[in-house]
Amino acid sequence: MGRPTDTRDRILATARELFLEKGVRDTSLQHIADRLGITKPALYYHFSSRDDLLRTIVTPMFEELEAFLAEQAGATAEELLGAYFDLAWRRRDTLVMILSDLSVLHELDLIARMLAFREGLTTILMGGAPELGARIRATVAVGGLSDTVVMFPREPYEQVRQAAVAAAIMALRG
Amino acid sequence: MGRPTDTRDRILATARELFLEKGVRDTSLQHIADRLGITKPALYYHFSSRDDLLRTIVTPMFEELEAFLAEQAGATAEELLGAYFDLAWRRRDTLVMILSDLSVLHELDLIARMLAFREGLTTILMGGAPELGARIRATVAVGGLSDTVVMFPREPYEQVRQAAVAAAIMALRG
DNA sequence: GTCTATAAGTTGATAGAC
DNA sequence: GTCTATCAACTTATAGAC
Repeated sequence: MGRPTDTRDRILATARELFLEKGVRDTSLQHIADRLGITKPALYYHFSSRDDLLRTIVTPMFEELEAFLAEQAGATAEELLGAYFDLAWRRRDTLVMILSDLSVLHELDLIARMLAFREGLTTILMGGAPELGARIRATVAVGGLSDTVVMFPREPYEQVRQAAVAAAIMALRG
Repeated sequence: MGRPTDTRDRILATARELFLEKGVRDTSLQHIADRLGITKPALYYHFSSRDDLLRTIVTPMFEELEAFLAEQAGATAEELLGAYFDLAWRRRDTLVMILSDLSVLHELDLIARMLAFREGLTTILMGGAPELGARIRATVAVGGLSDTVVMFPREPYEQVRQAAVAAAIMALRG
């Protein structure tokens, strides 16, 4: 891993910036180096590969999602959806990065982890192993919630949260 | 444009296949040619560029979406969401292709067209120019509906449709 | 219509000097 | 820690023979 250098942090910040602006796949190490005013090999001193850099940026959200699942075992649907909205809102930059190009997940072998989270959330939301109808309603609720975070990132947090969580809860009831 | 050749159709079928299997960005003309047992230059006889090929596959869905919007001007929310689900379900291969890699839209300059459709649908759904809360509820409904089509493409149409549309309608009411 | 051969560019990554 | 120089692999695309 290695201690956080100054340069290392600047690389991470610039990478996040470009991944968000132009998309992960359309951002090469060359672009990142150019914007930083350094050269490509300098990047390799701080990160062992492009994968390593990307993983460093993306994985914290997954760790947070999994910790979140572990905590909320006994919560109501309303508390659960509210807490999920808050996490998604806080990590919305990463969420946009991923939802704008889901093949990033495949590139980093993170698909199973994402599906496991979704399934875990659904299971807690509906209780036990739900039948198809319940899983579909949960998909509308969770998928819809995520979409609002991506579509209204500049609108006031309170307003988005109130309307989005209310809609998700209604969808869940079907 | 040109009349549909036999080879041209086989190229389109194989391209659709690979775009869906491996993703649009991870499918090169080489891959398509290899699976078809022809060479890359042969592709260029039938399509003027990779863009042309991709566009030929993707744009029919947009034309259908826009025709759909024009027809449903006076429909109820329930009819509208049901008809949208049917269209998305019928075109789910294209929808998966696009939602798996939204940068495809950017590549083909189709983002504005997609947003215009979403806005048009929202406007009809809510009537007039809706305030933020209503737009958020419509986003949960339409985004959630789209997600179910992507997540449950092999489940029975009737069951998915019934549960998904019901959930979307509830979300819309908020 | 389809081929061989090739151009011209980009990418991630490494060797080795300073 | 950062540089110059370079590599091998891949991409879209074209010229020209058959």
